[in-house]
Amino acid sequence: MARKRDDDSKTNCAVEASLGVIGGRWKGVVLYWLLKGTHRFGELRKRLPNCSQRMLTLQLRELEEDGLVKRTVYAEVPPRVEYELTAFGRSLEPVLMGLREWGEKYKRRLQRAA
Amino acid sequence: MARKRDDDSKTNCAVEASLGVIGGRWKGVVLYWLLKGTHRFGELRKRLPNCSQRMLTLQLRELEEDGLVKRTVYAEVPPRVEYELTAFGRSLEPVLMGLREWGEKYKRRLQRAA
DNA sequence: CTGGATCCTAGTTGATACTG
DNA sequence: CAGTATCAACTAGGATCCAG
Repeated sequence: MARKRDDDSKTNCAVEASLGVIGGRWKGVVLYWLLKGTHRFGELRKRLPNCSQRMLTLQLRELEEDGLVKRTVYAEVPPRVEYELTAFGRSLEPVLMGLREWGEKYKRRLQRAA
Repeated sequence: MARKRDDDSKTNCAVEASLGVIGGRWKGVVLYWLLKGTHRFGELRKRLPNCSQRMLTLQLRELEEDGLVKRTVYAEVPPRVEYELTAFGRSLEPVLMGLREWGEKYKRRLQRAA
């Protein structure tokens, strides 16, 4: 989804604001894994095999901008970069869990239909 | 956001599945209003002034396909079409409320930052 | 009134190659 | 390892016109 902050900020529906933040193609999953603990960039790549490196970088940068994720660069060789949730990011936990539960329901429904 | 059902169904993360369904640019808001009751097409248009007629139609069709929304056409002149949530659609209520609450928090945060 | 069909553009994404 | 740069391709979305 495109980020259209102007539109989002103009709207009076907070649901839209939330989806603007976590609605990106891969953000939900990234947040979901980070909820389980700190991850290095390469670890996240393994978690999201269908997400290109470029996209993962972009999505992480946006999450960082929104204050949900903290990025820590270690001055080592080879380089190491770790991502973790901020306190604000962790405040999304109940929402993400709700999404996950409903997603399970949805998937079960799809199976019955098939 | 683009709909990539194949990817979504392949993933084992249910969060992604949920966002695939409600993550569309306008779906969250549409669902939010339908939660408050049945709406005619024109009423929804007024609720979403920034959403073009075409987009609203497309998003409603997808929600209908996903079994969240029921579309009722009345054989009248002028035509009348009403949209309402299905039982399955209403099962999203707690999730949407969670999104709304978090969105409020996020917006307050933005204000403090500014 | 509620859309469907078509055309068109801007923005998004993937593939690939390169770098500190 | 963890990115950035660049280019090509795709697609979402707007505008407009038509129809039951």
